[in-house]
Amino acid sequence: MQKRIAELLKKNQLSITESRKKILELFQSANGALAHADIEKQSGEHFDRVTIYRTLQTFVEKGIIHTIPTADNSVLYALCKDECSAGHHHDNHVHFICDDCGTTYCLDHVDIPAIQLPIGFKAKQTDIVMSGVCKECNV
Amino acid sequence: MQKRIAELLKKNQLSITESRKKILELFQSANGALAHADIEKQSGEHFDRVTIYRTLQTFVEKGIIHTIPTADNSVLYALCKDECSAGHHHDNHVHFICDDCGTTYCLDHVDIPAIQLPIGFKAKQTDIVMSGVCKECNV
DNA sequence: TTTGTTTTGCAACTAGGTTGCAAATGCCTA
DNA sequence: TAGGCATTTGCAACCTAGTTGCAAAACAAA
Ligand SMILES: [Mn+2]
Ligand SMILES: [Mn+2]
Ligand SMILES: [Zn+2]
Ligand SMILES: [Zn+2]
Repeated sequence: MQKRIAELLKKNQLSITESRKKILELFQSANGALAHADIEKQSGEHFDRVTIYRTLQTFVEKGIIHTIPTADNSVLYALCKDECSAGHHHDNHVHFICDDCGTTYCLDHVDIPAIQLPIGFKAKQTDIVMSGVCKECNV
Repeated sequence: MQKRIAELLKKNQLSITESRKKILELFQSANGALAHADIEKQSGEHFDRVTIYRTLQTFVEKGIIHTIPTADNSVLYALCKDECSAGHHHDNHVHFICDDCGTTYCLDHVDIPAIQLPIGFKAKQTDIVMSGVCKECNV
C-alpha cells in the first residue's frame, strides 16, 4: 500500500513528502469523497491548511483526484481512475450524495445518458449529481 | 410589467420595496441566470450588497427564483416557473452553461432522463448541468 | 396621518481560500 | 553518504463571499 502510493507520486513526477503520502492514503482508505475539512481532521492536524490546499490543487492538476460539484456549493474531492492524467480528466460518471450519512459516491459504472438539447445547443460536458439514500443507509 | 412585478410580490406576501422591484425586473429582462455580482453591477450599485443577499434568500424561500449549481462553485439564480411556491420548488430541468458567452440557460423543456442506479441506491433528486456552446454562439 | 411592522444600510465579523517569503525537506550526484 | 540545488512547507498576511446585530428608514394598515 505504502509502495503503491510512492509509485503513484513518482509516476506523476511529484516528490514524495509526508503530507502527500498521508493525504493519498486518506483517499485510498476512504469509501467516499473527501472535503478539505475532512482531510484536515483525519490527518490529525499535522499539516498546515495551506499545505492541504496546495496538495489538493497539485493532485487535481496531475489527474490523481477530481473535484465534485455539490448543491450546497462545497468542494469535494475523490480519486480518479487510472485513465486520468495531467490535463486530461475522464471522470464522466454520475455522483451520488446520501442525504442520510452524507457520503458522496463516484458511480463509475453508471453511464451518463444522452440528452437531447434544443436546436443550436452543442454539449461538450454533462455533470450529473444525484441525491437520495445510499446502499448503506437503505432500510 | 411593473404591475406584474408588484402582483408577484403581493402574491408571495412580500412588501413592495425598491430593491425587490428592481431585482425582479433584472431577472425578468435577463435571458439567462444571474449571479450576485451581476445584480450588484446591473442595479447601478444603488443597493447595499447585504440587501441583495437578503433579497435573493427571500426570493429563493418563496419559490420565486432558484439556485443553479455550477462546476466552479459559484452561485447563480434564475426565475422559477409559476408552479414553484414557498418550500416547494419544481425546477427539475437541465441547466446549460455556454463556454463561449458564459450565459446559463434553464432548459425547461428538456426532461431529466431516468438513470439506473446500482442496487440499494434510491434517488430523490437529480441535478444535471451541461456545458458547451449555446444557440447564440453556435457558428 | 399615525402607528406598528418590515426592510434597509452600515459596521463588524466569519469562513474558505490565496499569496509571498524564509526555513525545512527531499532529490541528485559526486 | 554528504553537500548543494530545487521543491515543498509553515507562517503571516491578505482577499472575497457571505452572515449577523442593530439603529434608522421605508412600508402597510388603519
Ligand atoms: Mn467522481
Ligand atoms: Mn433553472
Ligand atoms: Zn448513506
Ligand atoms: Zn453562448
